[in-house]
Amino acid sequence: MSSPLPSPDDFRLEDHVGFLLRKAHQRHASLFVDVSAEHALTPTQFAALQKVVALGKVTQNHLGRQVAMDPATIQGVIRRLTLRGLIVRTHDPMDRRTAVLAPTDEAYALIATAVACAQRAHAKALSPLSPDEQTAFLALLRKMG
Amino acid sequence: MSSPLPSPDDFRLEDHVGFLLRKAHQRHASLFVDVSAEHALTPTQFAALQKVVALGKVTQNHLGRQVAMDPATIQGVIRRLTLRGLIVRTHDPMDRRTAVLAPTDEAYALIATAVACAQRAHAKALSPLSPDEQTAFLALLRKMG
DNA sequence: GGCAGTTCGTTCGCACACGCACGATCCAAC
DNA sequence: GTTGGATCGTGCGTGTGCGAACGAACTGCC
Repeated sequence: MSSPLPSPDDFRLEDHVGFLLRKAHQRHASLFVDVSAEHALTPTQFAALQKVVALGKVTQNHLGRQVAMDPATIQGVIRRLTLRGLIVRTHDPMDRRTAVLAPTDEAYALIATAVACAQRAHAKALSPLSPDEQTAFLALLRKMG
Repeated sequence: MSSPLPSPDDFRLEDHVGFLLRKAHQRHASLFVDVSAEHALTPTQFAALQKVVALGKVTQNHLGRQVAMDPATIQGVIRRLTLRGLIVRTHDPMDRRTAVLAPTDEAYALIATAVACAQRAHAKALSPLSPDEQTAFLALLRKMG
């Protein structure tokens, strides 16, 4: 009888990774949006835009893989960034399937501010943890895959 | 000049909590759905249903607070669970604003299986970490708010 | 050259997630 | 009693996320 026979009765939702990850993710997203009023980018849009600026010229699906968004998702994100004039879409004559993305001047103008906001959100989200705990937490989170 | 002046150029998206939390959360959700083919509940639906079963009778908004979903979100989740016959909605004659939720017999029949699935997803999601790391990670995650 | 398999981006449908505004109801204080 | 503030659930709009199916284009192999 050493096995703890998992009765549904003593199941505690609050101890499950899924639940805790959902809450932590929601909390960060909320902090990010609060802090980012000046540029009005969502965390997702920021991730995509930052990567486009860093890479200079990317294919849409390739960008999606870099920022962990599937093709259906990245499509909408890019559409919204394009509508805001932060990204231009061109085509590679060598491969007529692909959409080649590049940042606009507006994107370059915005990105420094946006990075600063992202770092504030990052710090706020981690603020319940001590510096050592923050380091440990980030390491474990990276290890999670 | 000891401050590390955060240039956008050496910004690393992969080191940011928001990005890592989004990825970890996505990964868990994906594992959960894989493992839960038999009952076809999403992680969110499972969380809500489990709480309703545990509490027996709850108000819709109160349930939302227990499982970290805002009123607009819980509304859709409850609607889908009601359509599947897992939850019944009644009204409290004492407070005509509230919707009182209760689990059906089908919910009781389903919940044991669902809890087992959730525990498998939990274990799989944490499997990249050693047992000690898992404990530490959960503790830090709880501390995050 | 031609065919098979792959990759690229799109669309549709569904499920979360939240801000906002709204009508209905309740409660406290007067 | 009425009135002001809080709470309850709903509706709408927008954004993220993914499975599935699709046409178009590319690649390899024969």
